[in-house]
Amino acid sequence: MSSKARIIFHLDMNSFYASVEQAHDPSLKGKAIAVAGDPKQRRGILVTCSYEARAKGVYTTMSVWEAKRKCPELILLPPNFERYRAASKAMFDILRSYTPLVEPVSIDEGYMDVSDIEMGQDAIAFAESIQQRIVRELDLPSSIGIAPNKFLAKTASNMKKPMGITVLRKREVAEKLWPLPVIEMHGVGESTSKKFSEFGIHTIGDLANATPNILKEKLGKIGIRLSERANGIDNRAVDPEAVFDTKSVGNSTTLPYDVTDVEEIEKVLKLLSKKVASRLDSKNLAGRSITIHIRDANWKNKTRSKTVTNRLYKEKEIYELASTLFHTTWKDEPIRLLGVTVNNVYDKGESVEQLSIFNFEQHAKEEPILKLVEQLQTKFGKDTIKRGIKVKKKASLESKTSFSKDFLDDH
DNA sequence: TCTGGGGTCCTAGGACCC
DNA sequence: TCTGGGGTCCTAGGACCC
Repeated sequence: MSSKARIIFHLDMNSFYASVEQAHDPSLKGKAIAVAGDPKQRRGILVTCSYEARAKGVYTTMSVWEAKRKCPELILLPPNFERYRAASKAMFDILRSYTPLVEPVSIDEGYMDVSDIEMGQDAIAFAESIQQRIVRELDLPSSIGIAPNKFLAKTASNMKKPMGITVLRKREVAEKLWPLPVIEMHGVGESTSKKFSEFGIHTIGDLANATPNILKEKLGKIGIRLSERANGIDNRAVDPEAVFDTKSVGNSTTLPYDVTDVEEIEKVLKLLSKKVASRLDSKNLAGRSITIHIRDANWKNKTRSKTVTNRLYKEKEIYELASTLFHTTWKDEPIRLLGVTVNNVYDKGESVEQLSIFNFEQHAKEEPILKLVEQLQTKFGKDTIKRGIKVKKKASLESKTSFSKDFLDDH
């Protein structure tokens, strides 16, 4: 299986939100600026900051209070997500003008598979022309990593900022990656690196040369995967469709102070449910389950979830479930954060027919089906009728699958 | 330095089925 | 009455990323 080596670009916008603000208001250029939440709402952390601010020891996730202390002239801006989304779309449109094989990863970064592009020049010059075009048309800086796979491209784009272009070949992995501390690796955080150090893995090289069986035993699937990456192996394809594959939609908020008042909590749950419902609606999504998230004053997190038979997208239903879940677990402790998420979401589609089948259990509660169910249960036992319902549910899912397949074929 | 808000993926145990 | 192994779904929690 010796297919042609791939050429993958990873493009990463440099301090994206801050750069968008500077492009929007050029008088901010060359100054220490940061985008941050409202400090009075105790959401005072920096979301991004300019390189000028970084030079003063300011960094992302630092509290506003601390940042101001380090850099008194720091200009603070409230986030303007609409502006960032617009800039992001324009950036991805530029990337897609070269190839449809563009996979957005987040608002400010994405992969391109450029293996089949006739560059008429080398890959570095090609990357440079993309980078320059983003500067010319959007006035925004970026870094590009060039490599034979996603992991190496991502690692490469991180090596030179701002406005870097870095090639990372597989044969350079031992020389350039292995000496680095293992926590530098994408996918390794504080917790995993601590675990690693317990059995003598400190550098990426240590990881690359560790026995796979031991990694599997200590870290499961993740251990194996990280070991492959440390050896420069990553076969994941660039998937332009991945971005449409939403799995959950949620909203959460840190409260202005730790709350114990039920009415206040209900108000927040209602507001969060409303936001979630409206976002589901704008994406035409519905979900099968709901999760609430509670964080107490000591940062202890609790989640409670429930899977339901009917499709979940209405504000009222989301709120009622959220509220019920909340009260099954809350014991009067002060609350710092509340969150509501709808999971297992899928495209709502349009078929009314499917809805009625999917809601079979719901309908079964009503007359006269209830009577029928009771009769069948006394006759054949509880399990029989349960199984009957399950078969029906499966059938509806299959018809849903074939529906979406046809839909794809037609377009 | 007391630490936002949006997500994804993985694990582990229990229920239930075949 | 005691016994097995494989599979899926659900729930709670944790790690990680931007």
